[in-house]
Amino acid sequence: MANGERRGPAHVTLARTLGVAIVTGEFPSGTVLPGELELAGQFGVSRSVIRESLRMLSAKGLVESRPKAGTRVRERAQWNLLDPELLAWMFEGAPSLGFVRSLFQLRMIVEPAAAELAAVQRSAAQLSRMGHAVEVMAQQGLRTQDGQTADQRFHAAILEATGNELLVSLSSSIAAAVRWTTFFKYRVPLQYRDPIPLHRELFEAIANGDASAARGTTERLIAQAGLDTERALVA
Amino acid sequence: MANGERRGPAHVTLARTLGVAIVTGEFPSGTVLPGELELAGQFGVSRSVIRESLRMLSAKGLVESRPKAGTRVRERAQWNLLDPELLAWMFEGAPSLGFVRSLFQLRMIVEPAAAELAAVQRSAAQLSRMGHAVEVMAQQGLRTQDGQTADQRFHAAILEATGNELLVSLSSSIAAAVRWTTFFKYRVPLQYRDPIPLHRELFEAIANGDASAARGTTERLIAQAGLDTERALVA
DNA sequence: GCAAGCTAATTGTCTAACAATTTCGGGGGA
DNA sequence: TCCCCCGAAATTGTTAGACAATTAGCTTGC
Repeated sequence: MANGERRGPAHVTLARTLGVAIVTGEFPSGTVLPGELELAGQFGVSRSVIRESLRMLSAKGLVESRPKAGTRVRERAQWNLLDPELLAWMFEGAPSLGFVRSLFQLRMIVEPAAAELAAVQRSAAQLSRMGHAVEVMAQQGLRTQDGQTADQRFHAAILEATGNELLVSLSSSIAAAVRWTTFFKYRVPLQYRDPIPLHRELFEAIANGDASAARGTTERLIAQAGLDTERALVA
Repeated sequence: MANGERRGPAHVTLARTLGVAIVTGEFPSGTVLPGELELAGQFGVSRSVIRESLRMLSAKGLVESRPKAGTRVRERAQWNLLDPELLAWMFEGAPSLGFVRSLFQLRMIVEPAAAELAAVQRSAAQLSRMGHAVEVMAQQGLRTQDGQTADQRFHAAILEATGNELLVSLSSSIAAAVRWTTFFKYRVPLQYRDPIPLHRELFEAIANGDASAARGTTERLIAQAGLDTERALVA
């Protein structure tokens, strides 16, 4: 690319550039993108790079190409919104409040159910990993890098403990998005309730095999995160 | 391609071919695929087509390419299992019983909650679409093409009524997979309980705005479909 | 035994040309 | 006036070959 921005193969960075442009509404649904040759000129790359980028976007449901008709942006309802990369692209622009609410609503549906399953199915090894993650979180706090990765490992362990690979896939997508919401949240200097106690409580519920307590605690956890995030967004 | 199989652009059919080969375990995780040049020779296409196909697979998290190292199949946990195409590819081979169970478990988590939301939020227009779909289903039965598309429209309307675009995306992925399970189901000549009455019941619950009835009916609906599908799979 | 550097293999990128497809416009007919 | 059919041009689809960039794995030296 003429404008050497980020590392990695050109088709990856270009796919991100075009993808972000699409999800942020720069190219609304139904729009026909510039032709491959024109895009190649605009970005200073060859047509091959453009085409490989467009293939990636079409694999995510963002666009569809037809001879003579060009490459058209598909309806938003057809996008694979749960694709982790796509989710990340959504958060490159400022995500709408409605989108963030959808995200937390989805979490509120999936994660309590997952916690319930995990409480029943978890292995000893998974339990020990959860316990370790909670320890690190408690020591480091959630504003540190280590603390946040521990948080992610904690939730990943819970999902893995469900033994449901679709649930794992779904939540790893969600986790990608949640990373961004927490990022936004801690940009805003507000006082939030400390989520560590609830994490401890959730861990103990799972350790005890108490499914309904695991569900309830997870619900409170997400509700709190949702409130905090919303406060940060409107601020 | 030398072996002209299906219509459409070569990179699409090739992506499917390679994708199916990967998800069915022909190339296990960690395996390095043949080089691009070799693949091009094997399939009788140019390197560009191979590359565009591989880009599509990498966009779905199936593979990752690095110079000199080749293109490697990623860990299954990193695949975007909720990608509709990927889901369809999983069902081209015989899906494992565990996978089908994961699918119904996920449905059991998501769809009752969605029905609950729909019962509260649905608009009049959405309600009328649901009603019409149920009518068609009742008249055509679920073994006909029209009846099955009506079934899909019914469930799509419910999801849309939740007003949550992430839920819509998730369930359209699930719907892609469910299409395959019903396809399998009706290949096997067994007697199944008629699902039409439950659909009617669900419609009425949503029409009445009765969230908890909508949840309960959806749960029974999915439980029944799960039992039927499992019976068909082991047969 | 280990580390640094070299080499070769592989993906990444570019160019240029032609093929296949299909939208769009125009012309002819009812 | 409307509709159907047909042609042509524009766009993506595909191919070929070449070179660049990267880096895994070996080789050499310490």
